[in-house]
Amino acid sequence: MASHFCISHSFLFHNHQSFPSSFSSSSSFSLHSFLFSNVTYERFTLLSKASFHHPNNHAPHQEAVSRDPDTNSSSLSKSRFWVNPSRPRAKHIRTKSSSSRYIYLTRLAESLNSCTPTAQHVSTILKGLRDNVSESDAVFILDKMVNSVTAPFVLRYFLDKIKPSGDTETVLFNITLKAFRKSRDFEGAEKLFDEMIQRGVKPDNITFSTLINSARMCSLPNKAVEWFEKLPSFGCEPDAMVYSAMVSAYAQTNNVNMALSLYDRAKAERWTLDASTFSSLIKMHGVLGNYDDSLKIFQEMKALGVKPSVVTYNTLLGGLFRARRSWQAKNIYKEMVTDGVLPDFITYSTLLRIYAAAQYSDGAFGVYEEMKGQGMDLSVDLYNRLLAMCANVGCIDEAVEVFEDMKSSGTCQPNSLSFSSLITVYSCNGMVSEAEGLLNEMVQSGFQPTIYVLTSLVQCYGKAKRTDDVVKIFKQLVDLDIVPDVPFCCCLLNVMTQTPKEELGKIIECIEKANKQLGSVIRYLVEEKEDDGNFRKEISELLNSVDGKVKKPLCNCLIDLCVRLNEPNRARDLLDLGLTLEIYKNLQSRSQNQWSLHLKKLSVGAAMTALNVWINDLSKALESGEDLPPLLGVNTGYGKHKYVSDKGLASVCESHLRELNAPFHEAPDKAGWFLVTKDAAKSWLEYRSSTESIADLNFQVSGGSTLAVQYG
DNA sequence: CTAGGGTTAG
Repeated sequence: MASHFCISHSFLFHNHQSFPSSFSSSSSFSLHSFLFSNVTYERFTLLSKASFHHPNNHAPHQEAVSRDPDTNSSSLSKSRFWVNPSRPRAKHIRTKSSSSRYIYLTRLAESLNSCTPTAQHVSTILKGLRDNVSESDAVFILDKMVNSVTAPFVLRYFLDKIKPSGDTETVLFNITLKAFRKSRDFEGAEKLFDEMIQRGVKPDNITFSTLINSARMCSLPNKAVEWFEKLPSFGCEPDAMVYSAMVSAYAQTNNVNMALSLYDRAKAERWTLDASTFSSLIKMHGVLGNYDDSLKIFQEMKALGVKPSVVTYNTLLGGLFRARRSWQAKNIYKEMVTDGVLPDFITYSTLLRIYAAAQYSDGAFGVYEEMKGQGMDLSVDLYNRLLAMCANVGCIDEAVEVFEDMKSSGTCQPNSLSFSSLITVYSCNGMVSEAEGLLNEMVQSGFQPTIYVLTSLVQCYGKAKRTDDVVKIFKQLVDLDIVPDVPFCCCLLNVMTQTPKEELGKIIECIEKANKQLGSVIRYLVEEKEDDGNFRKEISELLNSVDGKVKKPLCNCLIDLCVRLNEPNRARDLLDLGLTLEIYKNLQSRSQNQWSLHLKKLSVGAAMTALNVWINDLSKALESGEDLPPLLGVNTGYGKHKYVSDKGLASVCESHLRELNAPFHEAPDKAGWFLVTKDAAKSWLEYRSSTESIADLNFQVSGGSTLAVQYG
């Protein structure tokens, strides 16, 4: 079959799409310059103009191609020399007549793609070819078809005109199937297959791989499997190409066993799988949450000498995002750059999502600048992720800059979430007038305040000790028919820790309206009622009634309030209750070498309460003759959650330890850890119990655990 | 090279 084709035009039979990407992007060879240099290009331009300016512009295509400009020239198949266009000699061999024939056939295909899909219209256009129709002309035109409605008419015309051999019939049907793939018409492709069988034309592996890939591209991977299973019944034995398509199809359906068994077979038979097949496998493991398996495939791929593509790297990064393994992203990106693979929009946006989610602000802003530098437009979602990160880590100036960039981007405008995030930034920093100003702008832009915005404003006014404005916001919430949620209530509780005693009543009234159960608990606390045993029960019921995600923030707020009301024993009871209900887990741990206290994700009040409990437990251990391990440590985390308190948990903990004269020191190599050796701890604990000094919970509870609730 | 290859983030 191949010998029939004019090899000098083998490249012409392909559009750009069907070229391997490495080829079309490489500077050593350009199809475009090959086709459209000098004479060819001028001719093409003239033809385009002629058709464009034709007075009967209702059917310019038909007019432009109605006559074969090269009737006497040989058909494409007749010139029989092999030309490698990447070699300089190629350009001498191109002839004027073959170029114009190419252009003529191209324009014929174009008009076929846009004509009325009837046998009559199709044959009218194809009559321009006269009787001068070769198999290769048919192949060329069919290959250019993108319209799956017209393509079968074109096919039937050629079958009728050429009366080809059985093998050639298969070829022509296969090429026509590609038009269905291009227009994502899988049902049509199946119908064409039926027609093929009815005419007694034998399908081959190319038929099946085209069908399988069509099914995949139409998001019908199950259809791909179905056709793969049908293949033997048509007397075909699948080859490397079919297996390759099927590895991807099985991967797409998350059928790990089948995908991997075909993959193993490919390796055993030494079939070359390309980067995209590997990418499918990498993605399969990634979406199933098995990033390590993704990485294994990636390593195998490199070991087999297959060069990872941008898609491969993007897929890996996607897996990292899903698995929340932000710390590995930088290395993958580095490897990509070292490998000479150019990052694209998806690379950057995935990196940005990873970094923003991990609150790695330097990384996120770095990617942001890189994208801007490359002239890439960020989506609303990406801007919002940046803004949300700013709110979490406390970047004020950067947040304002991102917001302004967004407004002047010309491609997207801030939405409700964008406003909400920046209002949060202002509120957390007590920037009342800025927050109010932005709220106005938000409303003027047509967005209603959301519960998130109102929560932030409560926070903002609470910080500014403007109790009446807090109440005003609560009224607004009620007027907007928004149901107060637990984070909102937590925010009110948090405001209470900053409100002068004489004004507490105003906030409590809001809480009672927002959540009756919580209101009664708060009354209990504030009015310093004696615990008649119902208190613990009531709080248990409250904590059990709320959603799992907000149990800890609520418990944190309640403990903070106890501390603020100078009720350390109640704070302890609540911490104990939190442990019983498994709201707090593994606060203390003991290994042979080290005993530790883990304070991450606790509010300041809860953390200091837990610290005091731990110190007491250490004293008890000593008193009962237990031996201490070589090292004792407190882990506060190096939290970037700036708003958990003004100073951050680490520094509050540090100053509290200093007040207790506890000889802990910040670990130089482990951020967020305060350590003490056995001997130092021992002498301090012994001295402490001898003086019976009971540490005051004399520390400040301020800032907002609310934000940890909203975004934590 | 021959009529067969796409894939990637929320």
